[in-house]
Amino acid sequence: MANKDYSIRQEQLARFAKAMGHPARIAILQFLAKQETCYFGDIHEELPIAKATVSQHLKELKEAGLIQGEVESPKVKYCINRDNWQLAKELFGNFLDQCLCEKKRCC
Amino acid sequence: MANKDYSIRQEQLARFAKAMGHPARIAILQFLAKQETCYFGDIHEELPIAKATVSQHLKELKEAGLIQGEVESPKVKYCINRDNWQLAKELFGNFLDQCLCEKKRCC
DNA sequence: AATTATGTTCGTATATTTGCGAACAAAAGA
DNA sequence: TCTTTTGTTCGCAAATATACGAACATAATT
Repeated sequence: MANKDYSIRQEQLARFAKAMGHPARIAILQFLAKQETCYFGDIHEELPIAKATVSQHLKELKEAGLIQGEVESPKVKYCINRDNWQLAKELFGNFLDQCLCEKKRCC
Repeated sequence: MANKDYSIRQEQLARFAKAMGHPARIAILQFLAKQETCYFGDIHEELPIAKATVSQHLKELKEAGLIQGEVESPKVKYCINRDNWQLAKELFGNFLDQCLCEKKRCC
């Protein structure tokens, strides 16, 4: 009889995906990915939303492990979390590559 | 002065990511990805949730364009949407690869 | 014409997400 | 010490998401 629980990898992948599931957070990640300097203010400037909302999105990305923050008073410097970014690459890569739909037809 | 709106690609990536942002939907996609036969009942059997909930998750995946369904009365056959799966691969691939964090240090 | 098998939709309850302004916190500068 | 700069947190409102059982729909079977 099958174990119907979700696997750790499925949970982790879903957690990353969920964190990426909002255009503002995609934009933030994309901005951080190609910057070296990455202060809150710079991020806020790029986005069409209030600073309280930006802060909230950053918090979610941090909790998902995709970014990290560092206080450089009075500013706060954010950046990609390298280890977890790498993990996300592997999880998404494997996930998206495991589809047989290019080889065999289902529908 | 910068255009603060989200790009089409960012919106699309977020839409895919959001659809993948739940372990049940990851499990469904993973199951479909490696199957040729893919009836609703088979999917439901794999998951620890009620059929009404499974149906709802399938609807979301369909609306996101990641899967498609086909009635084969009295069953319903689901499968990966090949074109959009390919698009997702490209979008996630480019997105995850554009990070400089392996080359330069930010934090 | 009933019955069965297979899924979907409806109605509902609860929880989470998204967004904002206002208030707050902390450290630097006047 | 008062002020300024920079972000975070709080409190709230509105919208979405998650989950389920019950009711419904549809076509095949008896």
